[in-house]
Amino acid sequence: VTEPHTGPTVEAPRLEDALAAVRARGLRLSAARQLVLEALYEADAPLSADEVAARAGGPDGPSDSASVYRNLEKLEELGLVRHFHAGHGPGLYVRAGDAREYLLCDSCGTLTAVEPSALDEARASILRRHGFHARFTHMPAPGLCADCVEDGTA
Amino acid sequence: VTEPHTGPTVEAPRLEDALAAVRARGLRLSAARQLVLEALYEADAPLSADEVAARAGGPDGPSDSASVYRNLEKLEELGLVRHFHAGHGPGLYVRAGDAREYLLCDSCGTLTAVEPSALDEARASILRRHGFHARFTHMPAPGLCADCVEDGTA
DNA sequence: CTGGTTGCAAAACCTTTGCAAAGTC
DNA sequence: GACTTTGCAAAGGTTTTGCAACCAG
Repeated sequence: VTEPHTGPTVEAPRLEDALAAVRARGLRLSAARQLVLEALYEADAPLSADEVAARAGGPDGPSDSASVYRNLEKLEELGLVRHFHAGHGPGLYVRAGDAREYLLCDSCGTLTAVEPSALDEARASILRRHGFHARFTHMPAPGLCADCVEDGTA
Repeated sequence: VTEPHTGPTVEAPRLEDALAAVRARGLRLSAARQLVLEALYEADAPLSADEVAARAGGPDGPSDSASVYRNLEKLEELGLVRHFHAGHGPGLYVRAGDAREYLLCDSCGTLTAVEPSALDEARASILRRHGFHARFTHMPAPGLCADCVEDGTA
Protein backbone atom coordinates (compact mmCIF):
# COMPACT_ATOMS: atom_id res chain seq x y z
CA VAL A 1 0.00 0.00 0.00
CA THR A 2 1.21 3.40 -0.93
CA GLU A 3 -1.37 5.72 0.45
CA PRO A 4 -1.05 7.29 3.89
CA HIS A 5 -3.77 7.84 6.50
CA THR A 6 -5.30 10.85 4.88
CA GLY A 7 -8.53 12.63 5.59
CA PRO A 8 -10.41 14.76 3.14
CA THR A 9 -8.77 17.98 2.07
CA VAL A 10 -9.64 21.02 4.13
CA GLU A 11 -10.29 24.37 2.53
CA ALA A 12 -7.48 26.64 3.64
CA PRO A 13 -6.38 29.01 0.91
CA ARG A 14 -4.33 31.15 3.25
CA LEU A 15 -2.02 30.35 6.09
CA GLU A 16 -4.42 31.87 8.61
CA ASP A 17 -7.15 29.53 7.45
CA ALA A 18 -4.86 26.61 8.07
CA LEU A 19 -3.94 27.86 11.52
CA ALA A 20 -7.62 28.28 12.31
CA ALA A 21 -8.32 24.76 11.08
CA VAL A 22 -5.71 23.37 13.43
CA ARG A 23 -7.31 25.08 16.37
CA ALA A 24 -10.77 24.08 15.21
CA ARG A 25 -9.79 20.44 15.51
CA GLY A 26 -8.78 20.99 19.08
CA LEU A 27 -5.10 20.58 18.31
CA ARG A 28 -2.45 22.81 19.77
CA LEU A 29 -0.84 25.41 17.66
CA SER A 30 2.76 25.16 18.75
CA ALA A 31 5.52 27.29 17.29
CA ALA A 32 7.02 24.28 15.57
CA ARG A 33 3.72 23.34 13.99
CA GLN A 34 3.05 26.85 12.82
CA LEU A 35 6.49 27.11 11.27
CA VAL A 36 5.94 23.90 9.34
CA LEU A 37 2.73 25.29 7.93
CA GLU A 38 4.38 28.58 7.09
CA ALA A 39 7.16 26.83 5.24
CA LEU A 40 4.67 24.96 3.10
CA TYR A 41 2.48 27.98 2.45
CA GLU A 42 5.46 30.05 1.42
CA ALA A 43 7.08 27.39 -0.72
CA ASP A 44 6.67 27.62 -4.44
CA ALA A 45 7.59 23.99 -4.95
CA PRO A 46 7.23 20.71 -3.12
CA LEU A 47 9.51 20.43 -0.08
CA SER A 48 11.21 17.43 1.47
CA ALA A 49 10.92 16.98 5.21
CA ASP A 50 14.52 18.11 5.49
CA GLU A 51 13.81 21.27 3.56
CA VAL A 52 10.80 21.96 5.74
CA ALA A 53 12.97 21.45 8.81
CA ALA A 54 15.55 23.86 7.43
CA ARG A 55 12.97 26.56 6.78
CA ALA A 56 11.03 25.92 9.94
CA GLY A 57 14.19 26.12 11.99
CA GLY A 58 14.02 29.75 12.98
CA PRO A 59 14.74 32.01 15.91
CA ASP A 60 12.82 29.63 18.14
CA GLY A 61 15.53 27.15 17.38
CA PRO A 62 15.53 24.60 14.61
CA SER A 63 12.86 21.99 14.82
CA ASP A 64 14.33 18.55 14.76
CA SER A 65 13.25 16.27 11.98
CA ALA A 66 11.28 13.90 14.17
CA SER A 67 8.94 16.72 15.10
CA VAL A 68 8.74 17.87 11.52
CA TYR A 69 7.71 14.40 10.41
CA ARG A 70 5.16 14.17 13.19
CA ASN A 71 3.72 17.51 12.28
CA LEU A 72 3.58 16.74 8.60
CA GLU A 73 1.80 13.52 9.39
CA LYS A 74 -0.71 15.18 11.66
CA LEU A 75 -1.34 18.01 9.24
CA GLU A 76 -1.86 15.45 6.53
CA GLU A 77 -4.46 13.71 8.66
CA LEU A 78 -6.17 17.06 9.06
CA GLY A 79 -6.26 17.48 5.31
CA LEU A 80 -4.04 20.56 5.29
CA VAL A 81 -0.99 18.92 3.78
CA ARG A 82 -0.30 16.11 1.38
CA HIS A 83 2.80 14.38 0.20
CA PHE A 84 3.98 12.33 -2.73
CA HIS A 85 6.95 10.27 -3.80
CA ALA A 86 9.35 10.98 -6.61
CA GLY A 87 11.58 7.96 -7.16
CA HIS A 88 14.55 7.37 -4.88
CA GLY A 89 14.48 10.61 -3.03
CA PRO A 90 12.69 11.67 0.10
CA GLY A 91 8.94 12.27 0.21
CA LEU A 92 7.81 15.71 -0.92
CA TYR A 93 5.21 17.79 0.83
CA VAL A 94 2.83 20.49 -0.38
CA ARG A 95 -0.18 22.20 1.09
CA ALA A 96 -3.30 20.22 0.33
CA GLY A 97 -4.89 23.21 -1.37
CA ASP A 98 -2.43 22.77 -4.19
CA ALA A 99 -4.25 20.15 -6.22
CA ARG A 100 -1.82 20.13 -9.08
CA GLU A 101 -0.43 16.90 -10.38
CA TYR A 102 3.17 16.28 -11.35
CA LEU A 103 5.31 15.16 -14.22
CA LEU A 104 8.74 13.87 -13.24
CA CYS A 105 11.56 13.59 -15.73
CA ASP A 106 13.40 10.30 -15.19
CA SER A 107 16.51 11.79 -16.69
CA CYS A 108 17.02 15.26 -15.24
CA GLY A 109 14.71 15.00 -12.26
CA THR A 110 12.71 18.07 -13.15
CA LEU A 111 9.33 18.12 -11.51
CA THR A 112 6.62 19.94 -13.42
CA ALA A 113 3.29 20.85 -11.87
CA VAL A 114 0.24 20.84 -14.11
CA GLU A 115 -3.42 21.55 -13.53
CA PRO A 116 -5.36 18.35 -12.94
CA SER A 117 -7.62 19.03 -15.90
CA ALA A 118 -4.61 18.93 -18.19
CA LEU A 119 -4.34 15.20 -17.55
CA ASP A 120 -8.03 14.37 -17.80
CA GLU A 121 -7.72 13.10 -21.32
CA ALA A 122 -4.92 10.72 -20.42
CA ARG A 123 -6.84 9.66 -17.34
CA ALA A 124 -9.94 8.95 -19.39
CA SER A 125 -7.96 6.86 -21.82
CA ILE A 126 -6.47 4.72 -19.07
CA LEU A 127 -9.82 4.37 -17.38
CA ARG A 128 -11.44 3.22 -20.59
CA ARG A 129 -8.85 0.61 -21.32
CA HIS A 130 -8.05 -0.67 -17.86
CA GLY A 131 -10.74 0.49 -15.48
CA PHE A 132 -7.90 2.12 -13.58
CA HIS A 133 -8.32 5.61 -12.15
CA ALA A 134 -4.96 7.25 -12.67
CA ARG A 135 -4.04 10.21 -10.47
CA PHE A 136 -0.69 11.81 -10.28
CA THR A 137 -1.05 13.49 -6.93
CA HIS A 138 0.56 10.92 -4.69
CA MET A 139 3.12 9.94 -7.28
CA PRO A 140 4.06 11.87 -10.39
CA ALA A 141 3.62 10.76 -13.97
CA PRO A 142 7.12 9.61 -14.87
CA GLY A 143 8.79 9.98 -18.23
CA LEU A 144 11.13 12.19 -20.15
CA CYS A 145 10.82 15.91 -20.49
CA ALA A 146 11.10 17.54 -23.91
CA ASP A 147 14.60 18.85 -23.18
CA CYS A 148 16.07 15.49 -22.32
CA VAL A 149 14.50 13.87 -25.35
CA GLU A 150 15.95 16.56 -27.61
CA ASP A 151 19.37 16.44 -26.01
CA GLY A 152 19.33 12.74 -26.29
CA THR A 153 20.32 12.91 -22.64
CA ALA A 154 18.25 9.84 -22.04
CA VAL B 1 17.39 12.46 -10.93
CA THR B 2 15.50 9.26 -10.88
CA GLU B 3 17.09 7.24 -13.61
CA PRO B 4 20.01 4.94 -12.97
CA HIS B 5 23.11 4.38 -15.10
CA THR B 6 21.41 2.31 -17.72
CA GLY B 7 22.60 1.25 -21.12
CA PRO B 8 20.36 0.22 -23.93
CA THR B 9 18.38 -2.95 -23.47
CA VAL B 10 20.06 -6.09 -24.69
CA GLU B 11 18.14 -8.78 -26.54
CA ALA B 12 18.09 -11.79 -24.28
CA PRO B 13 14.81 -13.66 -24.45
CA ARG B 14 16.16 -16.69 -22.64
CA LEU B 15 18.39 -17.11 -19.65
CA GLU B 16 21.15 -18.56 -21.78
CA ASP B 17 21.16 -15.47 -23.96
CA ALA B 18 21.65 -13.37 -20.87
CA LEU B 19 24.49 -15.54 -19.64
CA ALA B 20 26.13 -15.29 -23.03
CA ALA B 21 25.72 -11.52 -22.99
CA VAL B 22 27.49 -11.32 -19.65
CA ARG B 23 30.44 -13.28 -21.01
CA ALA B 24 30.42 -11.30 -24.24
CA ARG B 25 31.06 -8.15 -22.24
CA GLY B 26 34.09 -9.72 -20.66
CA LEU B 27 32.44 -9.93 -17.28
CA ARG B 28 32.76 -12.98 -15.11
CA LEU B 29 29.90 -15.33 -14.72
CA SER B 30 30.04 -16.16 -11.05
CA ALA B 31 27.59 -18.47 -9.36
CA ALA B 32 26.04 -15.57 -7.50
CA ARG B 33 25.57 -13.57 -10.67
CA GLN B 34 24.05 -16.46 -12.53
CA LEU B 35 21.64 -17.13 -9.68
CA VAL B 36 20.48 -13.53 -9.72
CA LEU B 37 19.75 -13.79 -13.42
CA GLU B 38 17.97 -17.09 -12.96
CA ALA B 39 15.77 -15.63 -10.25
CA LEU B 40 14.69 -12.81 -12.53
CA TYR B 41 14.16 -15.02 -15.55
CA GLU B 42 12.03 -17.43 -13.56
CA ALA B 43 10.04 -14.78 -11.73
CA ASP B 44 6.56 -14.04 -12.97
CA ALA B 45 6.44 -10.70 -11.20
CA PRO B 46 8.83 -7.92 -10.26
CA LEU B 47 11.16 -8.89 -7.40
CA SER B 48 12.68 -6.77 -4.66
CA ALA B 49 16.40 -7.15 -4.01
CA ASP B 50 15.53 -9.11 -0.91
CA GLU B 51 13.37 -11.49 -2.85
CA VAL B 52 16.10 -11.95 -5.41
CA ALA B 53 18.55 -12.67 -2.59
CA ALA B 54 16.16 -15.23 -1.12
CA ARG B 55 15.76 -17.04 -4.42
CA ALA B 56 19.38 -16.71 -5.39
CA GLY B 57 20.46 -18.15 -2.08
CA GLY B 58 20.82 -21.77 -3.03
CA PRO B 59 23.01 -24.76 -2.38
CA ASP B 60 26.04 -22.59 -3.01
CA GLY B 61 25.03 -20.65 0.05
CA PRO B 62 22.82 -17.60 0.14
CA SER B 63 24.13 -14.53 -1.57
CA ASP B 64 24.28 -11.59 0.74
CA SER B 65 22.31 -8.55 -0.21
CA ALA B 66 25.33 -6.37 -0.96
CA SER B 67 26.37 -8.74 -3.72
CA VAL B 68 22.82 -8.95 -4.99
CA TYR B 69 22.64 -5.17 -5.24
CA ARG B 70 25.98 -5.00 -6.97
CA ASN B 71 24.93 -7.65 -9.43
CA LEU B 72 21.60 -6.04 -10.14
CA GLU B 73 23.37 -2.77 -10.77
CA LYS B 74 25.91 -4.31 -13.09
CA LEU B 75 23.28 -6.29 -14.97
CA GLU B 76 21.28 -3.14 -15.35
CA GLU B 77 24.29 -1.40 -16.86
CA LEU B 78 24.53 -4.26 -19.31
CA GLY B 79 20.91 -3.78 -20.28
CA LEU B 80 19.80 -7.19 -19.04
CA VAL B 81 17.86 -5.97 -16.04
CA ARG B 82 15.87 -2.91 -15.15
CA HIS B 83 14.21 -1.71 -12.00
CA PHE B 84 11.46 0.63 -10.97
CA HIS B 85 10.02 2.20 -7.85
CA ALA B 86 6.59 1.65 -6.40
CA GLY B 87 6.01 4.15 -3.64
CA HIS B 88 7.55 3.60 -0.21
CA GLY B 89 8.72 0.06 -0.68
CA PRO B 90 11.95 -1.32 -1.98
CA GLY B 91 12.94 -1.09 -5.64
CA LEU B 92 11.59 -3.83 -7.87
CA TYR B 93 13.62 -5.61 -10.53
CA VAL B 94 12.64 -7.36 -13.75
CA ARG B 95 14.52 -8.64 -16.72
CA ALA B 96 14.92 -5.89 -19.28
CA GLY B 97 13.21 -7.96 -21.93
CA ASP B 98 9.97 -7.47 -20.11
CA ALA B 99 8.93 -4.13 -21.53
CA ARG B 100 5.57 -3.97 -19.81
CA GLU B 101 4.56 -0.89 -17.95
CA TYR B 102 2.81 -0.79 -14.60
CA LEU B 103 -0.26 0.53 -12.88
CA LEU B 104 -0.01 0.81 -9.10
CA CYS B 105 -3.08 1.10 -6.90
CA ASP B 106 -2.43 3.68 -4.19
CA SER B 107 -4.96 2.01 -1.98
CA CYS B 108 -4.39 -1.73 -2.10
CA GLY B 109 -0.90 -1.75 -3.56
CA THR B 110 -1.77 -4.02 -6.45
CA LEU B 111 0.68 -3.76 -9.29
CA THR B 112 -0.72 -4.47 -12.73
CA ALA B 113 1.46 -5.02 -15.76
CA VAL B 114 0.14 -3.85 -19.11
CA GLU B 115 1.51 -3.94 -22.61
CA PRO B 116 3.13 -0.63 -23.53
CA SER B 117 0.79 -0.15 -26.46
CA ALA B 118 -2.13 -0.11 -24.08
CA LEU B 119 -0.91 3.22 -22.75
CA ASP B 120 -0.04 4.81 -26.06
CA GLU B 121 -3.21 6.82 -26.19
CA ALA B 122 -2.60 8.30 -22.75
CA ARG B 123 1.03 8.92 -23.65
CA ALA B 124 0.02 10.72 -26.83
CA SER B 125 -2.38 12.94 -24.94
CA ILE B 126 0.25 13.98 -22.42
CA LEU B 127 2.81 14.51 -25.14
CA ARG B 128 0.43 16.74 -27.07
CA ARG B 129 -0.40 18.91 -24.12
CA HIS B 130 2.94 19.07 -22.35
CA GLY B 131 5.64 17.85 -24.67
CA PHE B 132 6.35 15.29 -21.99
CA HIS B 133 7.09 11.69 -22.93
CA ALA B 134 5.37 9.63 -20.26
CA ARG B 135 6.57 6.10 -19.66
CA PHE B 136 5.61 3.90 -16.83
CA THR B 137 8.56 1.58 -16.86
CA HIS B 138 10.74 3.15 -14.22
CA MET B 139 7.81 4.20 -12.11
CA PRO B 140 4.25 2.96 -12.41
CA ALA B 141 1.20 5.00 -13.27
CA PRO B 142 -0.32 5.60 -9.85
CA GLY B 143 -4.03 5.73 -9.11
CA LEU B 144 -6.87 3.60 -7.87
CA CYS B 145 -7.84 0.22 -9.21
CA ALA B 146 -11.44 -0.52 -10.09
CA ASP B 147 -11.96 -2.66 -6.99
CA CYS B 148 -10.87 0.01 -4.56
CA VAL B 149 -13.03 2.61 -6.25
CA GLU B 150 -16.06 0.31 -6.06
CA ASP B 151 -15.44 -0.68 -2.47
CA GLY B 152 -14.99 2.93 -1.61
CA THR B 153 -11.84 1.66 0.09
CA ALA B 154 -10.14 4.86 -0.90
C1' DC C 1 48.31 -14.87 -12.42
C1' DT C 2 45.24 -10.78 -12.64
C1' DG C 3 41.62 -8.39 -11.69
C1' DG C 4 36.69 -8.86 -11.31
C1' DT C 5 33.62 -10.57 -7.35
C1' DT C 6 32.25 -12.03 -2.97
C1' DG C 7 31.07 -11.76 1.93
C1' DC C 8 31.09 -9.41 6.03
C1' DA C 9 30.77 -5.36 8.54
C1' DA C 10 29.92 -0.75 8.91
C1' DA C 11 27.89 3.37 7.24
C1' DA C 12 24.44 6.27 4.84
C1' DC C 13 19.86 7.80 4.06
C1' DC C 14 15.11 8.52 5.17
C1' DT C 15 11.68 7.74 8.52
C1' DT C 16 9.62 6.04 12.83
C1' DT C 17 9.31 5.31 17.81
C1' DG C 18 10.23 5.68 23.12
C1' DC C 19 10.42 8.66 26.67
C1' DA C 20 10.93 12.40 29.85
C1' DA C 21 10.69 17.45 29.74
C1' DA C 22 8.18 21.31 28.13
C1' DG C 23 4.42 23.81 26.23
C1' DT C 24 -0.62 24.81 25.16
C1' DC C 25 -5.18 25.50 26.31
C1' DG D 1 -3.77 20.77 35.58
C1' DA D 2 -4.68 17.65 31.71
C1' DC D 3 -3.21 16.45 27.63
C1' DT D 4 -0.60 17.47 23.50
C1' DT D 5 3.76 18.25 21.60
C1' DT D 6 8.72 18.65 21.67
C1' DG D 7 13.60 17.25 21.50
C1' DC D 8 16.91 13.90 21.83
C1' DA D 9 18.36 9.41 21.14
C1' DA D 10 17.92 5.08 19.38
C1' DA D 11 16.05 1.86 16.13
C1' DG D 12 14.13 0.35 11.56
C1' DG D 13 14.30 -0.72 6.54
C1' DT D 14 16.67 -0.15 2.22
C1' DT D 15 20.79 0.61 -0.19
C1' DT D 16 25.80 1.74 -0.49
C1' DT D 17 30.67 1.34 0.50
C1' DG D 18 35.41 -0.37 2.40
C1' DC D 19 38.23 -4.09 2.40
C1' DA D 20 40.52 -8.51 2.59
C1' DA D 21 39.78 -13.05 0.81
C1' DC D 22 38.31 -15.49 -3.23
C1' DC D 23 37.44 -17.11 -7.78
C1' DA D 24 36.88 -16.93 -12.99
C1' DG D 25 39.15 -16.55 -17.11
